[in-house]
Amino acid sequence: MNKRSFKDLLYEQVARVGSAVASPKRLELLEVLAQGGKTVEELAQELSIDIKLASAHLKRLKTANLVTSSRSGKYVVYRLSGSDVAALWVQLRQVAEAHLLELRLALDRLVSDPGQLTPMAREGLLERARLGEIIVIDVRPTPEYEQAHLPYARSMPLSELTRRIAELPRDREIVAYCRGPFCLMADEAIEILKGKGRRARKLRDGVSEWQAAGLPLEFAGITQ
Amino acid sequence: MNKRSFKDLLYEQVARVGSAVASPKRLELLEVLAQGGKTVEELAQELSIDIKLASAHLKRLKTANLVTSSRSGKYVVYRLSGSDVAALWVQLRQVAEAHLLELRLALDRLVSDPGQLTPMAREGLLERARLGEIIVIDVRPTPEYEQAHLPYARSMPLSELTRRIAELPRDREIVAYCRGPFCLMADEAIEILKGKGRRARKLRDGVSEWQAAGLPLEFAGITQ
DNA sequence: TTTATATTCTATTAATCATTAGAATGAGCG
DNA sequence: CGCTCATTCTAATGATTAATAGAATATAAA
Repeated sequence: MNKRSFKDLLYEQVARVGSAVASPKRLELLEVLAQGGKTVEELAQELSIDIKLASAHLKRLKTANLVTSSRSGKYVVYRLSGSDVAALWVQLRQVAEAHLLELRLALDRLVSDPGQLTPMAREGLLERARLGEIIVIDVRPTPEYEQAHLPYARSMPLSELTRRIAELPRDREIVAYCRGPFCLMADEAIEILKGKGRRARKLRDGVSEWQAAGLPLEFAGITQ
Repeated sequence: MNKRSFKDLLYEQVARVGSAVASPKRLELLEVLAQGGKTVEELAQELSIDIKLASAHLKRLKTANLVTSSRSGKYVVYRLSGSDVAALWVQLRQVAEAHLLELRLALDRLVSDPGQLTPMAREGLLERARLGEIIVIDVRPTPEYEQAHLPYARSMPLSELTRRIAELPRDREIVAYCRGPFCLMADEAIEILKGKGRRARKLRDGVSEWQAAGLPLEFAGITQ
């Protein structure tokens, strides 16, 4: 075979993965799926799109072998086909953040709150959480917490926060995280907590970022 | 602003980077540029495409801020705008290799030669090269070697190999590398070397893969 | 000035894509 | 069986894309 057409073949294959991550909706699907398996219905609802459209996007992701699907009763559950896919999403987002001015500006609007924890704070976080100096809460829905969460984090879904706020000690600073920098759940949680007079900060990381940084996660109560 | 439209904005920005890497030609451009700065003419020649088409693709990469350009006399030199862009290319290729059957099959045709060095061999390579047990040659064009190369590697461009083959000791095994797994220069070099009765193997890595693995490189003679 | 390099403009062709919608189909549950 | 979830088919719209080509233009070197 010709050397040129062989090369074309190779790059074309990689471009299939590139095409798969060239759509905003599919990227959002990947991020949500990085939190654990979800049904088509849940995904469509999360993205505020039609089920048929979600199905079409998922099909493209499946064609690129970035996700897998399996049937569970009436539902079809989609999952990332590997942790490297989550790592790809994180890397892609980091490059975009580093090189796209518009994205930085949009994110700055989020980070304008100086109470946010920067990625620098990662190292000390574990130790302070272990010592109980801070309370780390995971504000994602319970199934996502059960799939994987940060060490020493307790589950406190955003939807239950207002009701269960008394469970959180008044004298400790609270650090909230969710799915990652693009997820707004932790921001909402901070707002609620501060509204009740608590000291609260956001951790920018989600489990994907945490894992991509080589830090340990907990699965179903077991640190790994 | 609406929470949904704000999210759409964020993912859209990342998708701009995704779109930039959704084309085979642009991916090849990124890989070549990962070896160092190149002029538009060189790039067009390398990819066997029209200068105008190369210019158009480079413009898209520039819009996504993945490359930068600067004028040098009559020429315009393009460069990657950061090492994270090279890392993105490596990650993208790794995901594609892991998840796309066709790509694995195509690559297997290359690796069918059992004399190839697997990525596993990375660790021992440096030590063996340091001790002089093996001779590591960089078969890329000289400017790329000068930009950055593996420690203990000597420059031996493919175009000069046949003429300069006598410089290589007969009693030592030779390990050749080029731009990475998709680059065929090292394969050609192995063929030439074996044709002359030398023991020769290919290292799958290029400088991007080496760097992405956290291993040291040499720049203009200085190990870093 | 001429020449070489690189980009831009214009235009065309052909292809792919996202989105929405209606209707039909399958798969499993009760 | 009826019901729900998910996919498929069809179709239409509008947008974007890659590739190619001719002509014009800007930049800088000789």
